[in-house]
Amino acid sequence: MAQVFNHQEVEAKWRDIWNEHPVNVNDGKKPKYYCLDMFPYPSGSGLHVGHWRGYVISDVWSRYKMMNGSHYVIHPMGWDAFGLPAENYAIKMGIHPSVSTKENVDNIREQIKQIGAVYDWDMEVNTTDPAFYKWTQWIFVKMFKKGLAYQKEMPINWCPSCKTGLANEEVVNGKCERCGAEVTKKNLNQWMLKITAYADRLLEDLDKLDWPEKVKKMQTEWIGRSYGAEVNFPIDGMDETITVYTTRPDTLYGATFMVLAPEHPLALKLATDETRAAVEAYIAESANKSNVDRVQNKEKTGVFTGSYAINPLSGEKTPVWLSDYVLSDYGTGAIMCVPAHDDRDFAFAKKFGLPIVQVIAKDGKEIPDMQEAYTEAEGIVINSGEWNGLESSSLKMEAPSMIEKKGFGKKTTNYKLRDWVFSRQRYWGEPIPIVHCEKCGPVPVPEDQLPLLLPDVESYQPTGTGESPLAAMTDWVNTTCPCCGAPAKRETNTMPQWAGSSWYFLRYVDNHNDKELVNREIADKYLPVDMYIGGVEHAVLHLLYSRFYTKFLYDIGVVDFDEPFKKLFNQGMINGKNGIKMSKSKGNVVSPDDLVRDYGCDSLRMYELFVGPPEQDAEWDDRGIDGVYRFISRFWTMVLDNAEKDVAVTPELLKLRNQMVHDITTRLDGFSLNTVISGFMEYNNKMVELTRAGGVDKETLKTAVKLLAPFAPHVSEELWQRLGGTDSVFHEKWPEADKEAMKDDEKEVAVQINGKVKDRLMLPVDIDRDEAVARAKELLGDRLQGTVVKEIYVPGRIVNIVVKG
RNA sequence: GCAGGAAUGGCGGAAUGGCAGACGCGACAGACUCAAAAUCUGUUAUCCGUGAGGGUGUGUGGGUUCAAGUCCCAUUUCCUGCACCA
Repeated sequence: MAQVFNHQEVEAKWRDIWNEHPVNVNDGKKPKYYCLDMFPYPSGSGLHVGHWRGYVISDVWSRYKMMNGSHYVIHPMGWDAFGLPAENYAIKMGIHPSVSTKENVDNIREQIKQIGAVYDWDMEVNTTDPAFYKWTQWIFVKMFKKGLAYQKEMPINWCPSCKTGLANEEVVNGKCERCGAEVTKKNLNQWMLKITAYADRLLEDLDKLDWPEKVKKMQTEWIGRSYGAEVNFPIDGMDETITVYTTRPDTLYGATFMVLAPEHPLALKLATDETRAAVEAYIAESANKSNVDRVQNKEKTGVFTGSYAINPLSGEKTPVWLSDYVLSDYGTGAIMCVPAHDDRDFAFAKKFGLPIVQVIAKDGKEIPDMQEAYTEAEGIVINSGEWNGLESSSLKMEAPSMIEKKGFGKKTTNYKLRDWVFSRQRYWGEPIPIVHCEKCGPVPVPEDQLPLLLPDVESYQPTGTGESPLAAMTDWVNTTCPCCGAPAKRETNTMPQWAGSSWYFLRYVDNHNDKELVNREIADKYLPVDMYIGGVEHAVLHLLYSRFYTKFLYDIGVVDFDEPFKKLFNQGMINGKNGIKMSKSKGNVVSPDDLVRDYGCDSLRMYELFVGPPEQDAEWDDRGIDGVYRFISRFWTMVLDNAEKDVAVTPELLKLRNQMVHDITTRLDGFSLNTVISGFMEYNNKMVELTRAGGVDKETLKTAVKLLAPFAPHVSEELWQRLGGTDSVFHEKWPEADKEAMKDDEKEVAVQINGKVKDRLMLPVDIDRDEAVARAKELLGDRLQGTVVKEIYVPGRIVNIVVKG
């Protein structure tokens, strides 16, 4: 009599054995496979079932890779532990963020261990560890020395609730990505990283990545490269020129007015005595508008400067206006307006009664009374002097060089991507390793003096003034210049949370090295990441920053590759009832702890996958876990019942075994993990049936256990052992399907008349077409009426007789 | 506004153009039990019919095809991303 399945016993036993004898060992000969999770932020609320899902997916994949191809799998875990939540919690509770962070890390590490994953805890990293952030600072110093880190005083995105500056990427719909507060502008002297210097490479190298198209597209749009021309418009009666950027130089003759951003340096200068008051008022009004007002209120506003610019091609005088629909930090902050062929210019022209001149014919014609802009670059050029008659789409391509030749402009490329605002006015982050000296300017802390430790402060309370809490630490701030020795002050801003996460994946493989970020030989051997698994919410933030860092480290010779993550998989989110995101405040967080206790880790692992396609969001429902628990129990009983019987293999069993291997492997390779689980259930149902009929042979049982191992590792190890295995099941080779043995001799074929199923028929798979049709007709008999016009036979599937009358 | 994606039983979901609803949850019935739980067996898209059987069905309307959840056109709703980038 087989033993009753007891998940607690089995799982406890194998946890101990694996601790003693890890299954994923590096013998130095096996090929490596680096399977990485996006490392978690150790928050105080711990893990919920949604976090589990990603970790289960990556563990299943890691274990599969161990068996299939016998890889040594690099599967590490670490902590992205600097940042605001820890700091805010510390302020609230009056404890140091390093204390609460350590507690949270210890707590979540235990929770992660419940997953039963093959994480190599010797590789663990923590971004707040000085031995780690030494290298985060070192990268900054290297960037500074290459001119990629620079200071700039400019109006930046400011979150009034987090009391810190934000990068463009951290502003979502005009709101703070983290807390949702409306972002305002603040003039601050900031450290910037010149990510724009890498714009072309970041864009073009997307081609070599095996990433979801969606993410590549988001990055492409975020970088936002466009081709066009800069054109110079002299100001009538003034020794000034307005340079505009346009992607549509083919419409240059249609430019009937100009618009400058209110922040444009010439804005006030162009005002005349009559317009000065209105211009000043408009500039002041725009300065006070929040991002959200500017973006969401699309009703055009503007003011005429009183000056005119001269169209360099037509010689026409065009009025110059100010309007906040022109962005000061894109292109030149000034545009030529072609209302006939641009929606926004059209709206502006209509509102302020400015002329509209059509320069591209639509369907070969001029539109008599334009009601909306014609924005396609398709058509013959009209009203454009010597350009008349040209095809506008080809003129669009040629115009930039024509303009360049004529000497009033040049060909240009523009990007939506902006440099990265890198300083934060908060405490819990890496100090920026710079010393400000009156004589030498900003001087990096010498590399051999890194890490520059984050000092303890009395208050981490954000000041809100644009100064970091570190500024109050005069002992720490006052230092000497590493260059000339004169008294100097330390930079008091810290780095954003993204700094450590931009390169942590390089450190796992050599995490104790205090001489180098990563040893080059080790890096060459184990990097880059082969598979990266995490949520899609980092599509542009973390994933763009990491690519930038990696390219920089490649350029300075630290690593030999310029893309960090070869393949990316975004798992869907798990939500609470009615698709509501799980959160502590909503009270709908489902903790894995109780489920692990009641059903076992293996059941929860399988259920996490069974809830739906891994890339799709899913609504959590506890009840479904019963289904996988029942499956595991039944599988357990089935295997042990048969194990005692010593059943001889039959062609039928051989077929089942090979079909199972083929089905499971195909689905697993296609990352269709939910149907892998249903596949196991189906094959188990068949084997349970066969157990009653005569039994299942040992080799088939062993094969099933091997296939199940990545999904339910504890149960599989136990069953493997009971089937006579002496070593871990994970040291077995992944089974291969014998294509011949899995073939059916006969298949059930549907017999249709005019596409409607009338009956079914067992037919040999190699039957002749005519014979199959004849057998079908014979079966149909009287039911077949009228004239047969067509006979279709799809082997193994269908016979369709098409009749008429 | 623009760009992507999605829409299938009571629920989660499955279907290389070839028998829609695999697998699971739930529900119902039965077995076991003093009883319940657990377990096991069976039924479970829907309408008509006692039955055999027949009709209808993958958001909506059209089309291609012997055959459409799947391809094409139009349309609605929902989700995601971007949002004055000239």
